[in-house]
Amino acid sequence: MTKNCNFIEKLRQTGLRPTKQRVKICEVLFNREKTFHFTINDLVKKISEELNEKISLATVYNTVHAFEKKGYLKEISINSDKSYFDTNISAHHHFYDEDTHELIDCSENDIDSINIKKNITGKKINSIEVLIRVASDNQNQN
Amino acid sequence: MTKNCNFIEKLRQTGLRPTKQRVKICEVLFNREKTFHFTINDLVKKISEELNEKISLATVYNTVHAFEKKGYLKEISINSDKSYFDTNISAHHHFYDEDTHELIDCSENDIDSINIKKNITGKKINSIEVLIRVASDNQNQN
DNA sequence: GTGTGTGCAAAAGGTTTGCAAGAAA
DNA sequence: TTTCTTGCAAACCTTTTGCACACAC
Repeated sequence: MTKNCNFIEKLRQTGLRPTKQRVKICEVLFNREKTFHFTINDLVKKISEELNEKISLATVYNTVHAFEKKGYLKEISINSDKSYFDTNISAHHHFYDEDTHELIDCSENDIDSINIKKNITGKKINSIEVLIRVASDNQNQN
Repeated sequence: MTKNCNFIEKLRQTGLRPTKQRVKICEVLFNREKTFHFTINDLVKKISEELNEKISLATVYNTVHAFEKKGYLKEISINSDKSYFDTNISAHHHFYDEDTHELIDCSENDIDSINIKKNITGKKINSIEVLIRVASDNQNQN
């Protein structure tokens, strides 16, 4: 478990003032064993459940965006009405469970390397994101 | 050029009443050489530009969703505040130009086949979507 | 003290919904 | 006539913004 003073250090190193709210959001996001995939709303709920506190919505948005800009978080490309974020910032992909709307990490090693034969003149590739949609195997849906 | 009577037939065959609005939306969407990537807003604009008419927003939403359900359109997974749709319903991928916010088709043949070594128990893969983010390559203008 | 961050409420987009009027079958 | 579709406005949700107050340095 990472201690809060580490979060304070981390924030300071990247030029973010270690305010009470930012440290608390760090706790919720990064004091976990597993990758955390979340929407802003999920995060607000976690904050209230795990810390029994309330941080204003605007601050949560601000903080998540600041963390994303500093590279603590990555946004995930799913077509959804809301934005999803990921505490796993390494290059990796996702399974999206269409039944439960859950995301599951898929490491780059689980996919044969992707070779793109087409290129767009004057443009360089920034990232390649793979989304694997899965659903229950024993059910007929139309 | 597909004739409108073909659209009427197509709609009827899939159980959608060929109303004036639906046929007009078919014209705008499917009377094109190239794949059309659009947001609802783009479509409303096209309707007013190309047909010089106005179809109510609610109807455009209804129609696009009905067409998607019937398989005339596919929704594209991009993390964005709006939904993107595609008239190309074949299995294919996309380049997303981060400078212009434009989508470019990437045929399955342009990518070596994707082999996923991990699987989720009890789930089958419905689709694999690849999004290649590109941006300007030039580093002049400093 | 200065500059940054927070919280609230209001505003801003995109999308959905309820319902009366209209069109298709 | 019955059923489905349209159009409008209001509602809804997520996200952003403006501004006064509070906090970090």
